[in-house]
Amino acid sequence: MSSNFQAPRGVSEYFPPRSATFLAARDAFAAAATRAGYAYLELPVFEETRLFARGVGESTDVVTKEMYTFEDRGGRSLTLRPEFTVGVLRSVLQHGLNKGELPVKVWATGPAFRYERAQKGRYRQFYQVDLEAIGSEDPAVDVETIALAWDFYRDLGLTRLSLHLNSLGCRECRPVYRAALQEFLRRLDLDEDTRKRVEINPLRVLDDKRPEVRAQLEDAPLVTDHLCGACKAHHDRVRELLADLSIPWIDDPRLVRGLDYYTRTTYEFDHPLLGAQSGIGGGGRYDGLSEDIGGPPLPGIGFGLGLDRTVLAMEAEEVAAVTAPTVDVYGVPLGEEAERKIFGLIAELRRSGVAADMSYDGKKLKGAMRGAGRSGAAYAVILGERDIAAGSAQVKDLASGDQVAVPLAELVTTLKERLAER
RNA sequence: GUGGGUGUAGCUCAGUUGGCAGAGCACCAGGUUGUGGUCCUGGGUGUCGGGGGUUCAAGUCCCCUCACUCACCCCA
Repeated sequence: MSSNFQAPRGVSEYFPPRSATFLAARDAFAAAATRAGYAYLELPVFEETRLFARGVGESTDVVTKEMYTFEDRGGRSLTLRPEFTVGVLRSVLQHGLNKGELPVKVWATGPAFRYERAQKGRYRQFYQVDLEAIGSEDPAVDVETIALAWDFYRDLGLTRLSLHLNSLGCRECRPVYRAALQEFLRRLDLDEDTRKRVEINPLRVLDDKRPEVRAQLEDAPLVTDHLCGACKAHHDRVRELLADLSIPWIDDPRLVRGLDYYTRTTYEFDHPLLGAQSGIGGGGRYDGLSEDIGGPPLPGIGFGLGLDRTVLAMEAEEVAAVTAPTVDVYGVPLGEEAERKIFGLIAELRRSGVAADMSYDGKKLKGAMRGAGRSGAAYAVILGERDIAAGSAQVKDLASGDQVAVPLAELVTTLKERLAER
């Protein structure tokens, strides 16, 4: 037992070698977003509690029982973000980014927090990348976001994803559907919690996984049969454009998402090897959200992708490139004077762009050489008293075992030349 | 919040009807006073999750507790 302290319950954390996979995924996303013209946003991890209550929706589980809410010393009620979209929109509105060219295209990343019981792929502190296009109603923008996520996953080597697609309608047609669905659901044999949900948020009942509930839902009315003309046209266009990009999808009229703000296009990426938490990422359109939080009418679409689940999927598909940091040159000093010289040499190599490391703590040659082998270096630079006296160092090719003496003054250039030739 | 499973070395895990805490990998040291990755030799690095109980004796049996984990719920 190294310490009596443990991480708080239910959090995910990454340390070597898995942390390399996490970083690779996040870096890949940054590149993909940047390539598509999305700018980076660094946001606070907490916001006013009311923002999430209004934005995410008072009736959602996220708001009613999963938020990390606390009071600061000034008596303000603050909440650790349970998701990104609402905070992104708040920031865009606050700083007037929507006053310029539309859509505003931004992305963000970091931890989010929900107080839930942890299980595979679900943690109290979890990590997302988030991307939003705010200020456009064009279905092409919907598809741009989907394609970006899809290509991101594919670039990581994931091949077993499925894309589920639905439309939840708009302010015009959703209430009509909602009423029809409610009427249907009220006639079913359901437990008390679910009956309550029928009244508060009937769409979510469609998502129930319990077989006894599922069986009763077979003849439930579907959103897609109740879309108004505009929503239907939008939805059809999204599907046409997806087909143009050769992105396969599954029409899933039962796909509803847990956050109240979604309108029209909603989608989810599922991975079959993740266990119960198979949703690896999801998003959709939120054309009324800006007004919900007191802003101007401003449509938007975006997604959040779970980095924890992305890492799990990469591991499950065995595409997690777990690479320990490796260097090109490793310094092996023998004695104090040599350590000082090698220390300077390694710093100089790094400054000139060569990845380099060295042995510390006065290790004996054998131990230091072991370090050289583990470091993955192509060359070891060995310096002892005899070498210092001769004004040179031993440069050993660790793959072939060949070793030559190189004058100290020529070390950096010689090493750079040799590395360039490889 | 509700169920099930599991807690023994850094990791993966053995440990019989209760009888001196183990293996593999990893790590460290030596074989080699200045040469790694192979090989040989040696080293256990431990609050058996914690507390209480039964017993001559508890990793093992009983009670409580904590943690982890999977699932429900919910979602990333």
